[in-house]
Amino acid sequence: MKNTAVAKVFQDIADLLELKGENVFKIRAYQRAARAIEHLPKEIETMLEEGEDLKNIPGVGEAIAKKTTELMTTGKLGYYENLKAEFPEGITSLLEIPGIGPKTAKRLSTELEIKSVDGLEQAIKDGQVAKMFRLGDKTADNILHQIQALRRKDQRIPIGEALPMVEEILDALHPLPGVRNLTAAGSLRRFRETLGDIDLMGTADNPEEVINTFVALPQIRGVLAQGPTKASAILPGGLQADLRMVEHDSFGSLLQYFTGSKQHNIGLRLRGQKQGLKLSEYGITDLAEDKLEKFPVEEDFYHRLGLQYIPPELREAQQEIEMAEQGAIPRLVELSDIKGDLHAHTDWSDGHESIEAMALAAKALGYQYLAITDHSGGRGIAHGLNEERLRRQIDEIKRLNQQLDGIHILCGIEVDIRADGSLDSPQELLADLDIVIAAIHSAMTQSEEQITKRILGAIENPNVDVIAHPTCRLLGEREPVAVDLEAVFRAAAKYNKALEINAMPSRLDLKDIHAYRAREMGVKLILDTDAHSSAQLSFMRFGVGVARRGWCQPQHILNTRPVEEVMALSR
DNA sequence: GCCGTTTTCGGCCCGACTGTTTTCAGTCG
Repeated sequence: MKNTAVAKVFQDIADLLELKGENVFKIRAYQRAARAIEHLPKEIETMLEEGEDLKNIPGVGEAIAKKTTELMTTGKLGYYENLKAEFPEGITSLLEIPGIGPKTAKRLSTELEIKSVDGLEQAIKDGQVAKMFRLGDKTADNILHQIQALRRKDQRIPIGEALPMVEEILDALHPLPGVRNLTAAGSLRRFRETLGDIDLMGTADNPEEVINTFVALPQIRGVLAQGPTKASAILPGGLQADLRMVEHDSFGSLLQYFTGSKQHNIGLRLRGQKQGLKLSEYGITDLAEDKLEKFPVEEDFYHRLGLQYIPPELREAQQEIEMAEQGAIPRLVELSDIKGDLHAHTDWSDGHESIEAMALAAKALGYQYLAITDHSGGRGIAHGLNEERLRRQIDEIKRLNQQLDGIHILCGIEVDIRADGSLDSPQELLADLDIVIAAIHSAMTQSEEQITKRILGAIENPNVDVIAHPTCRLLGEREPVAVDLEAVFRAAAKYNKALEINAMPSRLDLKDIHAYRAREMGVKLILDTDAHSSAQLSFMRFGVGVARRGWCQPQHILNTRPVEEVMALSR
């Protein structure tokens, strides 16, 4: 059983305990454990195999460790099954409606025998809900609106779609006179791969003017609420964006608060308590003196707590506070560290531009090198290069390298790992290239055993340097293939092969927790865009975001090194 | 149920809003 499934069980337990009216701290303990397990870089399966104590997971103690073990070994959890049996089926679905918490859900279920969202909708329309004690017309109406909004609402939006929209907005507001700070907060600032909504924050001499300009921007599809310092609007795609203009002298603590994550902030506040400090979005209160200290700058907020500054990407309650306490937050990789892109396509296969155009674009980004890695000849991939065409491409690249200054083009290929595990280009040909990237593009429904075997075979092949997009997922479109990543990481470390963090925003593959685990296991990583046009070379920043969330430093990323070192290491 | 610079018991983040009722419970971020 995978971590995501285990986390789901504990989250369900927390929901059911809420309905039951259990001790809130017990509920919180299950929620915390569920979150910790969901974001764990290492599979629990692996931990158990290695004899590691599950109690090492923060938030997991004696009882939850025991339950996890039962779940892993038997595939079932008696405690969970019993709990589920106590409630009518479907009652937890009511909790997904904003505005309905456990108390209301339980009352709806017992007093009106409502078992589903549809049932609730009917009950509201029949006027039954408004008649309940402590509820009323307004509450019933609100719930109905929330149900309808829930049905309309798209799923979480990939960061690749949201970030450009947000940047357009910020670019439009920045030039306004008197704007002093303006930035995204929330999960966008933490660089999560998908976003539920957008939080923007700023300070200005005339906040109302900024708000007015914001809601009047052409990309705003609708305005939900607007006041002198705050507005909520709808962006294309249904994404909600909140802009909050705040007092300048509290900007640091407010930005910190609204950046989250929630768990990170809870961790900080717990720590503050022990120091006799009360933390809130308005600043830090020394309880002994009952005096509020404000923070215009976020860094100072962390320093006041005796902590190193923690970059937003690390604020996910993954031991970052403990590390900051010890001054052990590493210098994370930055976009400016990247010296080249090692995965790009041209019009020789399914890309849209010439080798030269791509090379010049890479040079304009300040890169020293660009690897051209068009698809191999195999079936199913548009215009893959057979041996003869690849030889001609190599000649073309040699010619361009003589002609072009300031950018070195590497000859490469993205070779397909066929369903039977063989590579679809001859070995002698691969041996002549500067870089060989291998990837799966077909037979993605094979068993975990088969897929893993295919990838391990490629890793063991002496001509292969990199495995591209190892899980083949497409965000919101295609689930990752079934693959034993732990085995892949082990093999990559053993054979000194690199794994790709594919920066294309629809892929982000490896993802953050995979990058974390791979790095931990000593695997070399590469940040690649898989660009099919020169504009897509700028996707690199999404890969940098993933790498930072995986606590990667420059030395963990192969393409932060100059071309000579890349060539040496890839052999 | 978890956890420990207030350590094996007794705590557990903080503030705001809404709708209801008339002082606050429930919910959210």
